Amino acid sequence: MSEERREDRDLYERVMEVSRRRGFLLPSCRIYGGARGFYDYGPLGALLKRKIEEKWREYYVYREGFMEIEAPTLLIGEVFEASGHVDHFIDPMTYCRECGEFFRADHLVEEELGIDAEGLSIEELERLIREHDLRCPECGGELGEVTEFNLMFRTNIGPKEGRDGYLRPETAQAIFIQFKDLYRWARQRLPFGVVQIGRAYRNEISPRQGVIRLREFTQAEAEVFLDPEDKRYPGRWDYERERLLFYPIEEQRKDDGEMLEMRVEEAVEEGLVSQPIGYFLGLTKRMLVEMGIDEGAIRARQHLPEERAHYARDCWDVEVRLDRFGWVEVVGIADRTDYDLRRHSEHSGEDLRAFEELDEPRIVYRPEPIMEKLGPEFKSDAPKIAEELRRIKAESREELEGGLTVEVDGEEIEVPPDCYEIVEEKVTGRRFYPHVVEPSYGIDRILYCVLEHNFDPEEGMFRFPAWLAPIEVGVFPLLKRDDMVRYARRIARELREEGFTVEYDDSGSIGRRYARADEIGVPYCVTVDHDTLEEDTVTIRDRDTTEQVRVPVDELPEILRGLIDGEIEFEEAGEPV
RNA sequence: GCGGCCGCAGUCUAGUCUGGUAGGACGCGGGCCUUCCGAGCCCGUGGCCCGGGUUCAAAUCCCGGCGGCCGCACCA
Repeated sequence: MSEERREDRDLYERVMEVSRRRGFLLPSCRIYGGARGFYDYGPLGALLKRKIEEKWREYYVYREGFMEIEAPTLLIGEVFEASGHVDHFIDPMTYCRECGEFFRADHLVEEELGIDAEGLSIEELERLIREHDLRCPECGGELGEVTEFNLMFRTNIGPKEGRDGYLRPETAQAIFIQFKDLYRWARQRLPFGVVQIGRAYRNEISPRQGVIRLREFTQAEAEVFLDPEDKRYPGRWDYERERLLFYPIEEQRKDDGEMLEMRVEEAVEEGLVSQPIGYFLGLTKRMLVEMGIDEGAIRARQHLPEERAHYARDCWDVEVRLDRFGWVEVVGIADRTDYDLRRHSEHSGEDLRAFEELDEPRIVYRPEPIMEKLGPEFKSDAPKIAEELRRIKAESREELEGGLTVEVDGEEIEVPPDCYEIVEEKVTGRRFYPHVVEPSYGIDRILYCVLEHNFDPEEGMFRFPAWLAPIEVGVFPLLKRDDMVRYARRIARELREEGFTVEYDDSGSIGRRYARADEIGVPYCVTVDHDTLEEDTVTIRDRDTTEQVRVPVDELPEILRGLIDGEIEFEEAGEPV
C-alpha cells in the first residue's frame, strides 16, 4: 500500500522528500509553523550550493576574467528610485469582494474613468473608486480596499525614521552605482564584466513551488559592459558552437510554433539573437549540462515584449524542463542597454560614462559664452543659456558665426554673436554610456534542477557528477571492530586534510551504509577490510556501477582526486575486485 | 489575495465520521551478531501545526491563524 502510494508521488514530491529528510532543503522557521517563500539549506544543501556557485565562478571569474564584488543587500532608497524599481515594483492593488479577482487599482481607475492615474496615492485611488462607485470589471462585485503592494522589502536605516532603505530586488544595482571605480579597475577598457553572487529579496504575493519562487533567493549576476557602437562580446571560449533549442518571439506567437535547434553561431548569423546574448546562452548551456542537467531539457526562450522588465530591450531566458512545473526560467540574459548607467548618472549627478580615445584627435569648434554680455541681456535665463551654448559643437568656425539659437525650457532663444566667443577645442576621444548585457542566474532554481535532473527515481538516489556531490567520499570499516574502525577513521581524517568532503559511517551493516551513501549521491566509498590490515590496501566502490577496485592506501588521495576530476576511469583506478 | 482539498514522531501511516487523552512500520541511537551491497535479534529515542472556544473530557467538534498541494490572480 505505502509502496503503491510512493509510486503515485511525482518527481518533485520525491525529490523534495529526500532533500528534506537528508538535509538538502528544509522549510525555514519550522518550529513556528514555517514561513512561506523561505527555505533553509541544510548541511548537504549548503555544500551543494557552494559547489554550484563555485562552478559559476569558474566560468565567469576564472575563465572570462570578470571582476567579482560583494556589496550590501540593503541599499538606500535613492538607488532604487534611480533604477526605476520604486516606480515599477510598487503597485497599488485592489480586489473584488465577490469573485476575488485581483486588480491594479491605478489601471482600473485609468480604464474606467479615462484619466491618468499614474502617481496617484493610495488614498486618492480609494477615494476615486468610492466616489465613482467603481465595480469589479469581471463580475460587478464590490471592490475591496486599495493597498500598496510592495514587491520590495522596505525599511529604515538608522534610529527612528532614518533614511529610506530597500532590500535589493536584484544584485545588479550595486554594480552600476560603483561603475566609476570598476571601470578604472578594468583599465578603462571595454568590454569588461563585473559579477556578484548574493541574496536578493522580493515580497512575492504568493510564493509556491518550494525553492522555485522564494522571497529571499540567491542570484549570480554578471554585468557585461559593451561599447554600443561595437556591441559584441569577444569571448575567449567556443560557447558559440553549442547547439541549443531556440524559442524566439515569432515562434511563440504562432499556433504551431516550434523550437528551433541550431548552433549559437547560426542563430547569431541569422539575426535570431545578438552576439553577446548568444555567447552567454551557449556558456550557460554548457554549464548546466556539466551539472548533470539533461541536454534536451534546456532551451532558450525570448521574452515577449509584454513580459520584459522596465529596463530591458531584449531578454532571453534559459529554461529547464521540470517534471511538475514544465519549462522553468533558471537564467535570464537581458540587454539592459544604457538604461541603468544613464539613470544613475541623472539621479546622482555623477558622470558614469566611458571614454574612448580616438586614433587621431579631432578639432572642433564651440561657442564659449561671455557672461558679461549674456547676463545683462538675458538676466535669470543666462545660466541656462550658457549651459546650452556649451553643448554646441561644430566642425567648422563658420557654422557658429552670426548668432545661434538655443532651446531653453521649450523656448527658442536667439543668442547674438557678441554673447559668445568661438573657441577651438581638441577632441581626443568620445564619451558614451556603455551598454550592459546581463546574464542573471537563479542559483536556488538551478540547485533544484540539479537535484531533480540527477535524481534516479528507480533507486531513489542522486547521481550527481562526482565533482558536484556534496559528500565526495564515504569511508567505512567492513566490520565494526576496533582495529578496522581505527584504520577507517584515520583514512577519513587524512582525506579531509586533503580537502575532500568525507563521511565516515560504521553503523548498521555495510550494505546499509552503501545505500545511505548512494541516496545522497556519494560517488565513491572506501572500505577498510581484513586485507587492509594485512597489506594496507582498501577498496573503492563506484556509486553508479557498484563495482569495486582495490588500491594502496597511500595512493588513495591521488586516485580519488583523479576520479572526482574525471581524469581517470574507474576501471583503471586499481585492481578490479 | 480568493476558492477547494489537507496538516499525527525524521518519513509513511492507523485512529477523526460516532469526543474518553495515540498505535504500527521504516528511520535514528545503543547493544548482540562479525557480515561487501538497505540481513537478524534486543533495548532505547521521538508525535497529534499554533491559538482560542464548546465540553467533566478535544488528534477528533466549532472559530481564527500558520503551513502544504491544486485552480484563479500575481510573478516588472
